[in-house]
Amino acid sequence: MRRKTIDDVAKAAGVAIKTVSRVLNDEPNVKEETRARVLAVVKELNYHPSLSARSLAGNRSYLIALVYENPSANYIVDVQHGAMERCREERFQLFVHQCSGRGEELAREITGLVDQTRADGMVVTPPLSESADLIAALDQRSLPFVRIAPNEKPHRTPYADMDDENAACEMTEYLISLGHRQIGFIKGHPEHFASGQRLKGFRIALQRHGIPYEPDDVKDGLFEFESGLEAGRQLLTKPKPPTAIFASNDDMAAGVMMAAHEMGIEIPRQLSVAGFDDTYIARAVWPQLTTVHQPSYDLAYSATDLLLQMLKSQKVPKPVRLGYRLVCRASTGPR
Amino acid sequence: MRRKTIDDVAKAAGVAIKTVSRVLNDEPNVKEETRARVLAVVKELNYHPSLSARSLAGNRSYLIALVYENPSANYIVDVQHGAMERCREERFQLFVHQCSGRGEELAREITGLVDQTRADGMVVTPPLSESADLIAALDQRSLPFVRIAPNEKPHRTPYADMDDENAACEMTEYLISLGHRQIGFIKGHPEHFASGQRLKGFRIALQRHGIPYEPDDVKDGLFEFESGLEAGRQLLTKPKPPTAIFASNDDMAAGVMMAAHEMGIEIPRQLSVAGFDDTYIARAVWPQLTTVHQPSYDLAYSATDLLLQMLKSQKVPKPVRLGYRLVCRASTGPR
DNA sequence: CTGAAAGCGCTTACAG
DNA sequence: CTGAAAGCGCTTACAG
Repeated sequence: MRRKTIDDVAKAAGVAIKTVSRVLNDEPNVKEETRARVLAVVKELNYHPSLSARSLAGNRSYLIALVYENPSANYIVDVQHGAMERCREERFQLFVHQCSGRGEELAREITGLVDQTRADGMVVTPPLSESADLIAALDQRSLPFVRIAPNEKPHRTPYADMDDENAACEMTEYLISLGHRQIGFIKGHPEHFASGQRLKGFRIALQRHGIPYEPDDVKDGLFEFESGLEAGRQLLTKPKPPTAIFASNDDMAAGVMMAAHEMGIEIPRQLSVAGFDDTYIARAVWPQLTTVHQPSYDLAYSATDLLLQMLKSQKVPKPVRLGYRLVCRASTGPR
Repeated sequence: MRRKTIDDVAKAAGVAIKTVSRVLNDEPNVKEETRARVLAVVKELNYHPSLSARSLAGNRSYLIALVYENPSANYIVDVQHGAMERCREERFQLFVHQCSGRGEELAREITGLVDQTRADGMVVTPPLSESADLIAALDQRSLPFVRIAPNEKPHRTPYADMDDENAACEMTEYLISLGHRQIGFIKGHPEHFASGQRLKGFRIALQRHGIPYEPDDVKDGLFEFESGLEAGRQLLTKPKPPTAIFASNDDMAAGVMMAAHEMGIEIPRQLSVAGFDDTYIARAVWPQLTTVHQPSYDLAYSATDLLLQMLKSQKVPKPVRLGYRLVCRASTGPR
């Protein structure tokens, strides 16, 4: 069975193909009656326009690329689904790409991707959204793109983010409200912008409550389970260990919990542990983790929405900031 | 800067566009010298053929759809990357789609997807690969597709899978070799084919070693953390609880571990726990989980390879069975 | 408000 | 081994 074409629809509706095209693309200047007739025929024939033909004739691909680099599976799946959903609503296609290179090689990789797919736009996730090389390459191609949680805010492109600093501050204040006065902190990956923000929020909360900042209670981390385990061991073997530990993400918080289990330290009776992100693992550790809910799905949905707005109007929409919320579970308790 | 077209290449190489096309598509009947010259020009001009034009003229989309339904993020990300990698090698594009419907609605959803994207083929992951409605719909469209870990083997299409039964049998024998004689088992989702296979392997191992099958030590599960927690609580509060528990996947094994932690049961001293899949969580629980490594990436890579073979040769390649391996970590020990 | 013509950048079918 | 012509199914640019 041959696929229906725009000609079939035009013939059946008794109009020119240009009119069908107008209806399908929501263009003005079609009599309401004509529009209804065409739409009826489209439905009856189960007609779907050919993406290839539209792309070729219209000189655009109706394709959006989502690029990322090795973040956690739980995070990226949420992001994918948020972006997909928004694309689907607009009959755009989403194409996901995991980057492998770094620096200039990364720029080449992305450039090649754009050349081959002819994507109309790109959604860039952290930490790629902080790569100067990548941003420069996209700028040079003048490809419309949008960033999720970027570091440098001012730019010709919009972005979607959340307030990492305030979120970390609130979580710290929650721990303080439980009576904790010596709180350990595990930093995120040094190349991620959010890492600095979260540390800043932590420090602000301490300062606000007159608690001195103790550098020895702050350890480096890489956003990965192992680094949390290692940092947790360091903190918990100190002569005077903290009574609470706030890790910059859930994976590292899970590592801290393992370190505590190893040493027979009870959570939350002897130690409170808090994370950040509210990914799947937060509910799959014992006890379940107190954490900050990061709206990954919504961030991606909103970012994709901004991109589609740009593509449609040629204007640059305003950036979007989304809310977070503290999720208090069983890993934290009174001192 | 205008994009390079096949005409630019043809002109620069002093040949007809048809010759350029032959070279780019690896068609025969081109003098080696001509081929080299064309290739040089392609490189020099940084020419990339337009997917839209190829698709429109060739009546194919060079697009493969990967469909799945809500499996764990860690699993699906591995699968995505395996399929992507193989597609990239062949200059095909991968388009991922998360299904939401079930039964006939699912069939409609997929049919609509195929109509809109014009995908040349489809990679179907479990449990969708077991949906009779879906398979029937694809058959009706005569769309080439390939299944990962399907239940019904004989079909016009090939598949890639692993030996779940033997893997589960081996893991059970490992527990037996540690001295365990009363082993609890948590079943997977009843609608997943692999669930039955894993239970079967468990039973075979018991039988082989003369251990009676005790229905009361076998609990239902849904492949989710919560169901593992619940089943674990049931098993561990029995008057005579098992000394080892084998959960049909890692998420449920993590649930069992939480149940044990709740009750102050030490792992592996008082209880051994084993999982299945070797996803990220297996290394993020304490103690780290003994499990079966399922080659998700390779399964997807191989399945996609089979599909591409089909598309090229119009023949149906043989199914592929991949190996697994036991990963012995710290959650299991001698009785 | 509507339509006829040209053309997007390739592949197919055919000729030599 | 190579090429000239037609055509894939749409949109753009223009005319009325």
